[in-house]
Amino acid sequence: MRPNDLPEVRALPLFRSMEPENFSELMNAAYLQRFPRQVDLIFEGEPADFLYIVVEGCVELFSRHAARETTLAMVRPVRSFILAAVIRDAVYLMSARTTEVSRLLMIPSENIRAAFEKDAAFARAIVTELAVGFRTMVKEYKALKLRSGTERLAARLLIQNDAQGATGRVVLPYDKKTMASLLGMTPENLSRSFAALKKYGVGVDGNTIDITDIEAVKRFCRPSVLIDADEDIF
Amino acid sequence: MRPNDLPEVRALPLFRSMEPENFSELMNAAYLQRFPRQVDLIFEGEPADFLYIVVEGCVELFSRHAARETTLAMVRPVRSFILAAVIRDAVYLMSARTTEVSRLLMIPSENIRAAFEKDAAFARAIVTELAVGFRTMVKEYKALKLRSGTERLAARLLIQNDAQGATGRVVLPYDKKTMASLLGMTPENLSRSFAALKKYGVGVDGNTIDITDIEAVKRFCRPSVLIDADEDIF
DNA sequence: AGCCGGGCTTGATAAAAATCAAGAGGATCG
DNA sequence: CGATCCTCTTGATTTTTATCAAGCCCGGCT
Repeated sequence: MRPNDLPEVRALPLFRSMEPENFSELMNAAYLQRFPRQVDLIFEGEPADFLYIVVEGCVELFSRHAARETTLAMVRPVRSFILAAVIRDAVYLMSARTTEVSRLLMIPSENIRAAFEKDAAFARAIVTELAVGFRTMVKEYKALKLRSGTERLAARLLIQNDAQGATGRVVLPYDKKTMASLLGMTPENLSRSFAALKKYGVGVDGNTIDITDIEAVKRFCRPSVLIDADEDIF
Repeated sequence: MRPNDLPEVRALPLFRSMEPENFSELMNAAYLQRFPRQVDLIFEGEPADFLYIVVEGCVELFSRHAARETTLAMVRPVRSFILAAVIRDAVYLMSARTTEVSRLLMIPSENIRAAFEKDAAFARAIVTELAVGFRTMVKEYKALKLRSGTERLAARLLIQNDAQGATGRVVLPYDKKTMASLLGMTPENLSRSFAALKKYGVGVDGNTIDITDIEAVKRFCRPSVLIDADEDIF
């Protein structure tokens, strides 16, 4: 583990308020590993041996069932994934693979659970992380049940627009195939959804999107903090 | 609060291992209240003032967005709901209403959070509850993205069958309108889905369902512990 | 340069789901 | 008892989404 990565991991909400000695202990048990792109990290159904933290790169969480596959989430630095499986000492519910060259911190599950028992501040942080994760999941679920594909796309564009400075110009963070799967549609329909948003002032050029009439897009997809807002983890 | 309800609440995984004095303190701050059926309990968007526990009856968690409404979960005794909002001191993401005459235990959020700080066993129980909730949500989300409506119905029938003693005869726990909303489809399509399952040996008579060929239904919907299994909370 | 191959789009068609409409059967209530 | 409401089902139709097929464009490679 490079010394300059440590502060970043330490700064994570999950670890920030841990006792220093407990944190070092955890880090001593951890591995920092480099992975090429498109490497399968975990398979759903396997026991949760490690908690993963994306230090650099990007990880896709996905699931397969009967010849179908869907992307459940994309994880960017610096965030952890599959905490719930580790805590429960259960089987992973999602598979994971890198989509770029990535560096991942892997902390053995037993060490996480031991630290959880020992360190009250860490336990609190885990509670927060899980509550946030749960609420994020509820929002995704609501979006899928309450909005059409095109509406989900529009809402996501508005979120990205805010995240990227509200300039009206958005650069898509993933390729369109991944976007489509994340939004619960086929790549073909993502194209058609973009085409359908043209009449609300949405222009597409490669992976940069221009939104000329934010209000029109809002009227179309009716963004709501009860579906769209990111949970503030702090 | 009736004295004979207390042991049941105390037996909940959430409260089971709490310190006795912390538990009594929590219960002293709590209200046990009777509600008629079809009473709105909470609205999504409101601050989370109480943690609710269904002592008797049944509560529907649902959400509305732009003229659409969907059922997110049904809560039966004895279980809590909206823990994540309470923990995060945030706004409810789901609305709730009784579907039967119900008795609900309402514990003020501040007391929950105070007990969480004070009682390590309670904190651990909350972590488990949240992790279970998260994983349950992930499964619902996966089911919606990876299966067709008819497949979701078939899978749910198999779960109910197991829960009701694996006799091949299932009594639906809710009316079909609610089942449809829970499964993410219209009541009309639920009817048609039942009709479509006839060729796999599924017979419908009112709210009792007979499954003559379990294996055929399994071949059709491919049940999986990674989507269908209930999380064991113990 | 020429030749793939992948990512994306577009069109045609099929499948899945929603909507609209009507009616049967049951429960409730005056 | 009849009137009415509600749930559920079924049929017809529309809308939405997926699938199949083809082609474009661009980047990488030989």
